[in-house]
Amino acid sequence: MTAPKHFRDRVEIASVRAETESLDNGAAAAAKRRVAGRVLGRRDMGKLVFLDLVDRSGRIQLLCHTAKTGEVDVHLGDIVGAAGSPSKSKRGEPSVDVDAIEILARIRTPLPDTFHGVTDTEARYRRRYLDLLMNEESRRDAILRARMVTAIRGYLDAEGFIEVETPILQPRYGGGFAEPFVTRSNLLDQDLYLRIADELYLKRLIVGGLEKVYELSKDFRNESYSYKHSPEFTQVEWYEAYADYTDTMARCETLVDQVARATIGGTRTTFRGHELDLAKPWARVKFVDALEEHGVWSRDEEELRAKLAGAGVDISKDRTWGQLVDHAYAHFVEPGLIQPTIVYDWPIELSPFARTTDYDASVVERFEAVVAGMEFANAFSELNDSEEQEQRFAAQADEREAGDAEAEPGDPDYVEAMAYGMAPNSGIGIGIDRLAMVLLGRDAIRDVILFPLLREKG
RNA sequence: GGGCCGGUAGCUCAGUCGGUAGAGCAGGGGACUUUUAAUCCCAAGGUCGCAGGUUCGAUCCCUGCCCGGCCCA
Repeated sequence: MTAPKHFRDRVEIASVRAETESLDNGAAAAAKRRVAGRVLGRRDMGKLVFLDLVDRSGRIQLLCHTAKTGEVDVHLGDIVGAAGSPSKSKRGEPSVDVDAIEILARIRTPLPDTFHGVTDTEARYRRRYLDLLMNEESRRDAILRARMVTAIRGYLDAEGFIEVETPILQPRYGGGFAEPFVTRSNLLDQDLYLRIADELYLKRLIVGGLEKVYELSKDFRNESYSYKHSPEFTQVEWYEAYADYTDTMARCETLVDQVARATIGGTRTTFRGHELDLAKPWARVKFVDALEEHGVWSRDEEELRAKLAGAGVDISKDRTWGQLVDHAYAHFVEPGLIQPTIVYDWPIELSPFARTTDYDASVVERFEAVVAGMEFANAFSELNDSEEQEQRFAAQADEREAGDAEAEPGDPDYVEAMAYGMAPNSGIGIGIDRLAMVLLGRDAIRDVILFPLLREKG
């Protein structure tokens, strides 16, 4: 006998469960319902067999009287379909009083311990399917992440943004400070890079007149894992013509506020031991003021070096003023920003794509959004003057020369595009994985990535 | 990259002052008409991460390596 190829007209278990609510203990409704899912519990009384059936929506008990159903040849982990009436057991457990049950897919490898599930971290990452099928919390997280992404799309679509797709394989990489993955095209006989950001292509679309664009993208950075870093991660980036970074601040707050409500029903969450409230508006602090507060701000490289060394920071690997100030920010400021905070107006050295402020040519209109000491968004008033962009790339080349391997490599083709005229615009990148971590209260980025990259098991 | 912790049955874990290992659940066989981590009986299940070393003897002690976690850089 071959296994069935379909089981039609099924309803979700949660809806059948709801139907049982008004029933008395031991009673069954007249209605007939079809449910399907995986058997994760079996209590065999001989002529009466209790099964626990689980689908994406929930769990319900199946009452199988063998007089009606025949022998219940069902093992833990089998995928079955059952037809019967919503009912309550004598003890009041929501159930389906089964008329007929059929095996839709047989389990061949025994299920893990149905009480403890799979708890070994490595096993959960390597065999996520087991984690998902055993652990309701893992299923919930996967579903909520999807709901979060849907809410992000919904917001941007409703605001008139166009979702676009730009290259993952790029002849040049750029738009962030990171080491790329390098690959090779046989056709072109040249090296290609997996994108580290979408920025430069999306802004070409601003030149092209698409005005408001966004992309939900997998980006790749050839670096090690941490609780907030994954070599393969997801961002949403958007760019909006005729807007500056203050407009983008407001959008970022609004989007996160709305997305949180759509995903977890509110703006409060617990993440890494912190009680957080993502409701807008968020705190704002100027980059320079924040560093000054900790006594680690100076425009002079040697003075800054001395201040950091005096504060006990290991600055032996910092070759440039830019690296020093970045280190100072990461060490003294970022970890202390717990509630959502917008850190704005950054040094020009750290921001080759942002326009300068009106009050200081060495400071640019850039902000990062931080929560629980973790950056989750980065935005600018985008530089739209091709000649200035060329100079910024040159300055980055100097940084690179001075020993900063992650400095922007430059992109003449992008400069050429900008020379055709780019509307003033502002853009942002928001870390989807990090936002998911915060909303779901998961402490590690690997807990919100279904199949995190791991070393091959030896 | 550094420090600490871990890897024993399919899963969750125990254990061996160094003498070739146990439990619960799952899987196999059987009993049971209201259970819900059901219960009861029977049988079975292992390269103790890998490789060396010490030893009469190593899963246990030592060294190296592999894989993972946490913290730090």
